[in-house]
Amino acid sequence: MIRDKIKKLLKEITGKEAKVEHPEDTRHGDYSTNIAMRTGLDAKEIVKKIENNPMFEKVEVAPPGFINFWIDKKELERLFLELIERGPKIFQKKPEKKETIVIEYSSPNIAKPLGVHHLRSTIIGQALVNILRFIGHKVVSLSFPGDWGTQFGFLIAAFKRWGNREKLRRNPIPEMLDLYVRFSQAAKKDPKLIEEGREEFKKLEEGDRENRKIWKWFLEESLEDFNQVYKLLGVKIEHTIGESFYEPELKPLVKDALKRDVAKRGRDGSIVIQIPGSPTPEIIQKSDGATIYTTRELAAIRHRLKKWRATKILYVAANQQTFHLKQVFGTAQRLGIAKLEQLGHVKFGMMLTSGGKKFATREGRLIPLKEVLAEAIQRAKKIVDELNPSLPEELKESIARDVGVGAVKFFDLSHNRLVDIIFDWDKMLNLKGFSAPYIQYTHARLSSILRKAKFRNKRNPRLTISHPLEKEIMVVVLRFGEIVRDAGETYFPNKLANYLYELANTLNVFYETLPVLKAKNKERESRLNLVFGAKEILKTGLNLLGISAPEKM
RNA sequence: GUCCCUGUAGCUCAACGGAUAGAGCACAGGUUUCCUAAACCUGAGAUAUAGGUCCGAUUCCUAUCAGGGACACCA
Repeated sequence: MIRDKIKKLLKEITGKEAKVEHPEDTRHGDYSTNIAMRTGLDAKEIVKKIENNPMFEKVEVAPPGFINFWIDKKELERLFLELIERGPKIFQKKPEKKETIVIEYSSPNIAKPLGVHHLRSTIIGQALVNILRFIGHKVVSLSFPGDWGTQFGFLIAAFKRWGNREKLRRNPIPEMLDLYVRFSQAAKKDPKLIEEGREEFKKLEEGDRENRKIWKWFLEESLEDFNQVYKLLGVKIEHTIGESFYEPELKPLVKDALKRDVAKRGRDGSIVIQIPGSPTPEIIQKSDGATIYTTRELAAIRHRLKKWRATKILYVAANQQTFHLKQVFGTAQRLGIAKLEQLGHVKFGMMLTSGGKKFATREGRLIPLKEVLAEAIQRAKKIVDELNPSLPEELKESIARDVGVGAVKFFDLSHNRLVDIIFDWDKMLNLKGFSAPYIQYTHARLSSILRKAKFRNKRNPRLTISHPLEKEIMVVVLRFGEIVRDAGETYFPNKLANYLYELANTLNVFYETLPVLKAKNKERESRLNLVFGAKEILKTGLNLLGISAPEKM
């Protein structure tokens, strides 16, 4: 795209890799570079070699040494026409190095509802899946639910003590959660319960029929519940492979590690691995002989790399997991399962309660995602009813779903993923300003204009710039490719979210200022084409974030 | 104690080592005989502190302070 062309040009002239950016202030051109200041080269000399290039309308040196580029109108028109004719796929350039990336995200725990604290991994993960695919990588989307481990012993013990089959059948998730919470609280007073729980897990691992049956039942109910939420969220996870899947591989894995002398048996019977560069060894088998989460993760890494011939595995997981994942990665390397550079942690900050506290199941401060989405949809519905009462009920409901769910997702995706975000109903369900509905609304307005014009994407579209705002839109729209690439390469979907807002904002000013349908001849045709191209980009961008773009709202 | 993330306007957040630090919400005011006012325009308002590196620091480094999190038989 344009930025790449400028980079290439500068490389030819200076022999150096240039940083080319789009300045916020339009007076500094469409693109600019600081290469002269960084390399100590003479900016004027560089400009001399570029200024006659037909790609630019103007190239100037600005103090303290920036080189600013104004793209030629003809060049913009040409590129924009290409977008109109061939669609957003013109931005899908082949990556320099094509990767096969397994992305693990969402990964909820069985027997608990999907809560708002799962939102981040699910939403960010899905957005990254979409974006990385768009920029040309092969992506395998995967969830690794917590369907195994001592917690299941606790749950089974609780079920055997207090469980009621009928109640659980009617209302599975809340009942399971209730059992879990009750058990944790009781165990605080009576530590013997912990022992009982461990015992039940041990039995489960050894294949006890009753425990297996209970486990399987809980598992199925949970997955069913997750799928409902995923469907509503528009999240498509190709593979759900839980921890339990790796159970048969664990003992051999441990045995092999011992045989190769990578792992050592401690005096208490636990089996540990020393990690180079880490003071903390990693346990891969507990002293009671039971396996542990880490072991299952190691088996999972091995399996994924082999099954999909993956070059990389990304974990979209909270910042809290940093230490743990670092340990797992180190262990995997030590065992020769994977290279360190193949394993990446895409970390994100926490979702905190309005009091700045952590969401935790045990204290019962958990807000089910279902409730959040239901509330969002309801709020959106109220607004559609007010603003567009004449639309058919079914359409209004569908708009409310797109807008409500979109708002929740955008709230998350518009944040730099590293910061902690405070859960706030009003902010999260914001339906105006810097939000999904604002962008969706812009898309709907553009759609409406095209509808009224009976616009059809013709074979030889024509386009002439006659107003600065038109040029601005073209420059912004044509930046789409580089933005998506940046967002994908750095794993920061908020870069795309910010961009879409900027584009929508520019478009709002455009159609407030310039008539489209009432414009004459060439101008009308140009503007319709402009609207069409911009609409395609808004839609594509929203979809990459996993947000729908309704035609009307 | 060690390690990870964060500290920007009243609130919630942007900013790729660059140019006059951008938005949204809230607040004050304005725009509708004109393609959807979920919009547009105007106004006021901010880089935790102290050093350092650099032509240039919100950004990098060091220290301090503040918030969140993690530190082997939970996941």
